[in-house]
Amino acid sequence: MPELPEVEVVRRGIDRWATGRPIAGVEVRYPRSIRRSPGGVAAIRDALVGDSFRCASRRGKYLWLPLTHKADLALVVHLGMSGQVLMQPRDAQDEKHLRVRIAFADDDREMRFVDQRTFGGLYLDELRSGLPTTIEHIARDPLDPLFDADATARAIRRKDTEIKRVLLDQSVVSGIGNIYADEALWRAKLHGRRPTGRLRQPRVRELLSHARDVMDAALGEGGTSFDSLYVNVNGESGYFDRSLDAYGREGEPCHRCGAPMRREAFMNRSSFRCPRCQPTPR
DNA sequence: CGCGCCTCCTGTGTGC
DNA sequence: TGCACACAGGAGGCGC
Repeated sequence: MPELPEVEVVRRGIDRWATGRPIAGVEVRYPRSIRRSPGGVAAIRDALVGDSFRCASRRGKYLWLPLTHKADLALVVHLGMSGQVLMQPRDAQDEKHLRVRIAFADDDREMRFVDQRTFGGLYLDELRSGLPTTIEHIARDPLDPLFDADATARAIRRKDTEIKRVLLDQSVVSGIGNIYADEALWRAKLHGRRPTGRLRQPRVRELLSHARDVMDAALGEGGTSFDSLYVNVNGESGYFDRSLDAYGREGEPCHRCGAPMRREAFMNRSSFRCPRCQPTPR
């Protein structure tokens, strides 16, 4: 489940291997994967073929690849639940869930978008002040140099809801998904259902620091290599088993106090917490 | 207006 | 053995 660290690894891979190369062709194997792209595959082809990706940018879980010559256009990439971007030799066998293929004129490895559950996709978008118009509502993420922790903490406290909901609200702070939300809450010793308005500003700042730290640590471990299978949908990536303190640890001892970790339904998904370190709010 | 639930999607695991 | 169903969850959309 790609959250910020996984997406950043993909960004670096694209930046390293796919930018500056003349694009020769686009093949869409599964139209649903470009459903958000105005004009469909024809418009993508018109824009991309003959141009090149200038760089790979990211905000939260969104990637975008601005074009070199059409400077106001970018290809936006969202991995959704199960998306992968792979650089593969042209003659490598198609992946089972290969959705889109982008070939380069220099003929050295093509870029493939592979996505089992098809929540992700690729689409063309216009840039406004360097940002795709469709992600203007996405807030800066905690690893962004311009991330304003004070302002974000204030925005969080203004919300009339529970703390985990806000951590997952990409318009308040981006890049955090279910896994890193649980990890940050565990580090901060906070229950996800704590009402935001009842948390003091320094507590919220602390929580945001933990979110940044845990994502930074995951990024440091880097997942596996970019050119083979990066994150498989079964969660078998490099760092998963090693460094998680909360997510997926139902029944296992809390790494801090030893109490058996609990799993609870929350927002139609699972939340994991320590019943002793993160007690239920009254 | 803002909060929160529903839905989309498919492979895997589990229980009967 | 095979079927049915729960589960994984990012995020847009919509109802209240």
